[in-house]
Amino acid sequence: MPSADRRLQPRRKPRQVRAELTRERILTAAAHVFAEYGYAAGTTNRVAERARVSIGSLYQYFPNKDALLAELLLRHIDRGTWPQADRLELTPGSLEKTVRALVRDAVDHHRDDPHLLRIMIEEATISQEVLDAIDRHGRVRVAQVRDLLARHPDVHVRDLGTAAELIVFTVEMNTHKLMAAPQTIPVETFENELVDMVTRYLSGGGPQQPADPSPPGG
Amino acid sequence: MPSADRRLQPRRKPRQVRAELTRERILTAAAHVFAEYGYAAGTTNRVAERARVSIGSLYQYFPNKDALLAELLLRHIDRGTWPQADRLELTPGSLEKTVRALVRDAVDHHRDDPHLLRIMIEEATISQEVLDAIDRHGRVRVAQVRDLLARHPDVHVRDLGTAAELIVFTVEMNTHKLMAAPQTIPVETFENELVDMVTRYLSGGGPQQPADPSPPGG
DNA sequence: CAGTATTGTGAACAATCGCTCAGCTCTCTG
DNA sequence: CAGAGAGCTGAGCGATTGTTCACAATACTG
Repeated sequence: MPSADRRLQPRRKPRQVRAELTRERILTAAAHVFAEYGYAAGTTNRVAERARVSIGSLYQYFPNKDALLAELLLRHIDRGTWPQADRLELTPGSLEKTVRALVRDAVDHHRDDPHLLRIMIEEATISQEVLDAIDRHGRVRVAQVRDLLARHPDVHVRDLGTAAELIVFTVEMNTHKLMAAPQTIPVETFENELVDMVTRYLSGGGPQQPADPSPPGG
Repeated sequence: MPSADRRLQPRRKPRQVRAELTRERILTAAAHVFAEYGYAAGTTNRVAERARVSIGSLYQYFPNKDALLAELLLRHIDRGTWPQADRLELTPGSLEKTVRALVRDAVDHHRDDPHLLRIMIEEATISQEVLDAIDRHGRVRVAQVRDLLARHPDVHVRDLGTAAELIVFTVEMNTHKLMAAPQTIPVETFENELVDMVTRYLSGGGPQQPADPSPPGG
């Protein structure tokens, strides 16, 4: 990257441990405040107050409000990206286990930020730099899943790319719903059904129908 | 409901057609402004400006900003709820058509409000009255789909309730994504894949597996 | 057409926002 | 312990927000 956005650079870099600690406290507070109030109502004063730091200190390490959000999102993204992709078994009959691992991974990824990521993306004016990072992250994730599907013997779908995009989004959204609001239905039941849906979808095309009597186009 | 929220009642009711028209213009403008700017940045002045009405007029018919959002959401909800549920054919082999009708219905329901509903629910502080209506709407929709699945001969799932909740949410979210952002993948392709996933899920349990060698509970 | 109720106007207010800056406290160095 | 620089404070600035209110414009009534 040739040049980072100037408006995301801090006034001064921390040189003592004390400062580094303050910076971290501010960031943690921002995560909580944004998650609780949303971005617009999550004011910088509230963030400073929660961090038990004066508003001036906040603006020593973050040039503006958007910079707080930018760093939070970038951290969240960098932490993800599915490190255990290689350790999954890709033997016949293991598809359900593989899918379940995908779902569990999504759960882990969502646990620390109940609303954050989603709210922020919808609400705030995010710098192009961060938007690109998010987009890149999504693409990488879809590509990973696509490769996984391609290597798995039980997967039979028309188009791997579309299938990967569909299930990544579906798993992510359902997981988000699962984590955000306590449901009437038990979590395990819902997870089982989600796993079933994806598994049946991916393996369902196996014995291909020889002819389609009436194509759905209309 | 014994008593509506006082803070959602207008100052005065319109008695001339002129006033009714103004009220409608304000509401339409609010829908567009909120959808474009989000709730926080969609200021009342912007709404009044777009409606070609002074800010004072706005506050004659809506006691505050939240009342605008409340009425928009309630209208959106009352308009929905799937009127064509009875006209679907429930003969063997028609499951894909039924699912596709579900998806198409979701598309229609989302067409007029590109972001509105989703953004609003996440962002704003919504009165309990409106939250209840939204909740009620979701429950009705899930119940309708559950009944539909129950009556369809090709549907074989463990739990109809969970399945209905899962597919309603999944279809709704994927449709929203489909409408909101122009994809790299063609819309038809994505729709076909979504229909396939749900169809295979619902019919996949048909020839029940006699025994499950390793239950997934962990 | 005069009189009255209804509707529409927009400058201005109080509250709150993101953010600054002059000056304080703390830590490091010798 | 004294000087210097790094870290921290918080009252307050300008801008913007949701909202009000005194008044003008318009529509109904007799």
